[in-house]
Amino acid sequence: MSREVRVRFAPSPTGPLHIGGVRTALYNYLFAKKHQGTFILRIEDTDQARYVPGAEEYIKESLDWLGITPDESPWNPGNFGPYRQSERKPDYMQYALDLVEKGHAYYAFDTAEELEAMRERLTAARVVQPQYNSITRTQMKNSLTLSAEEVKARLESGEPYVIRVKIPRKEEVRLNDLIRGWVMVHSSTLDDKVLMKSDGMPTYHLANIVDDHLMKITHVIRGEEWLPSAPLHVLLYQFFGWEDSMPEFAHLPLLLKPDGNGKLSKRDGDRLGFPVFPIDWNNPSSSETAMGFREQGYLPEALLNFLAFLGWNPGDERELFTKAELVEAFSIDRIGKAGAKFDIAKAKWYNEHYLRAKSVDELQQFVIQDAQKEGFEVSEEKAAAMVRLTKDRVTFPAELWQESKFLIVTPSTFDDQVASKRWNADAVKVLTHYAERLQNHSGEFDAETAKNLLAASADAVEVKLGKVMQAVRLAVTGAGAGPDLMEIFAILGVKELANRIRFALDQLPVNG
RNA sequence: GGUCCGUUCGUCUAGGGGUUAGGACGCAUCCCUUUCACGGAUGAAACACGGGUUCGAUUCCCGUACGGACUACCA
Repeated sequence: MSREVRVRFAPSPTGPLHIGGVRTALYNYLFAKKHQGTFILRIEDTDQARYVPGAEEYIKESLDWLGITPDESPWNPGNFGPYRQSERKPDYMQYALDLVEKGHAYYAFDTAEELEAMRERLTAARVVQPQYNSITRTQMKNSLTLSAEEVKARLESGEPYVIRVKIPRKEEVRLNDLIRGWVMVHSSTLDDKVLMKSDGMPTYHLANIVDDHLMKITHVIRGEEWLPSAPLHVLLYQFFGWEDSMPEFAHLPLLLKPDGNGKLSKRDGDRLGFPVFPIDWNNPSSSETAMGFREQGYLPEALLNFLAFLGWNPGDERELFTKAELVEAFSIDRIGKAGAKFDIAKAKWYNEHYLRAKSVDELQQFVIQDAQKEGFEVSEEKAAAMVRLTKDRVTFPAELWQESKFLIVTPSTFDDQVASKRWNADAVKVLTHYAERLQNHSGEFDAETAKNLLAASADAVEVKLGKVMQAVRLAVTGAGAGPDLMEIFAILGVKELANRIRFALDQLPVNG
């Protein structure tokens, strides 16, 4: 029985999408595309209290940025809508009622206080698992303990109620996870989870199963945090009589803190100085901004490649994959079982790789825009030259401008350390001579010419060029290290170069 | 606490009953280079522990330790 592959990514809009969620979306996407299937985005907004405005748009923008575009979503509906669970609200009750009719679920009228009292009582009695289950439900207020008349009366009076699943007392629940193999759980360790809340909304468990069934989902690829409730979901499929079309499950290993142990959190990012969200998130209630990979200068193709390899590998030694290549190579059975620590150094390496792979044309825009932000107009030609000079030395696009802005902004200060070490009488002699030569120079001035002239100056004053190179660099750029000096000279041009040298000669005291 | 999941270099991982346990990031050294990077080369660096099974276990089994997730009218 091979059905058309349909997978879904089902986040709840309670805040910014965590990078782990992005990876889950990615794996779903890759799996769908690999099998010419459909990738669906479904918004699980059944918890009204936790709904955060803007979170949905954030999810959309994040996925768009990375090119993990859903084939069906609230913004691009297919034939299985709506794609927001809040909009599917009217449908869930009938399914819950169906379960009640079949004897797999029941009404419960217990108040929050009564539930709390029950848990306290059980804890005091040292019951290992204080939960609403096959044993404790006999002492609670529900349609299993109350008479039919009373249940009817309570329902008709409008008393709040929930619908709970009736977990069988003794049953072995088996589930064949695509990543972990057979997982077996005894039903006695499960509790009678709420299916319908008193506000008329379904819980995750009900909505998830109903929607996956209705949307003809074939594979549920989600985070490992769902593994403990997967047996409940299997049971639900059985209760509904949907075993035949039950999707396959694949529970992904978690993303862990880079140091120490535990799940990767926003705090880790703040503490260690790297993002854990795909794009910037402006918290509407605190007006704080959580940094995103995009704004920090990570390229989407780099983040994608990095994320794909956190828990998956193709089985050979290739590590550089475009999105299309990932689709081609992806398979669930090559996903690892153990959690992966988040190592930002590797992400940076990927970024460098993809940055270098970009053409000068693509990159020069970054320079032009960054310069503009600081009030400088840089021509395309100049920006291209600046990119050529720096692209092999930086990690992020923003560094392109930072590392080459000295070409636009004449240095007014000079690195003290380098000055005290390298600035000497020989340097002054060479530079003085060179400045004069430059003034008289006419015609082409390229790197080659610049170098020949400089070498001639050194010769003329009988100084070894190598001895004064760093001082020359200091005079022109203000720093002791940087890109190829002669290329810099060529870009600067004779006039600006001569000016800078004279300025340095004027500013720096001669010692030695 | 209980249930479930996991454990190969610092990190991401390959591998699998007999291997010099492979690659990548990072790190170190060297080469290239009139600097710093890039690039190239080399190197240090791992099978959590204890029992089995076996001629042989890092690999299979069982325990232990450690780690993680879950344990809501949250997802």
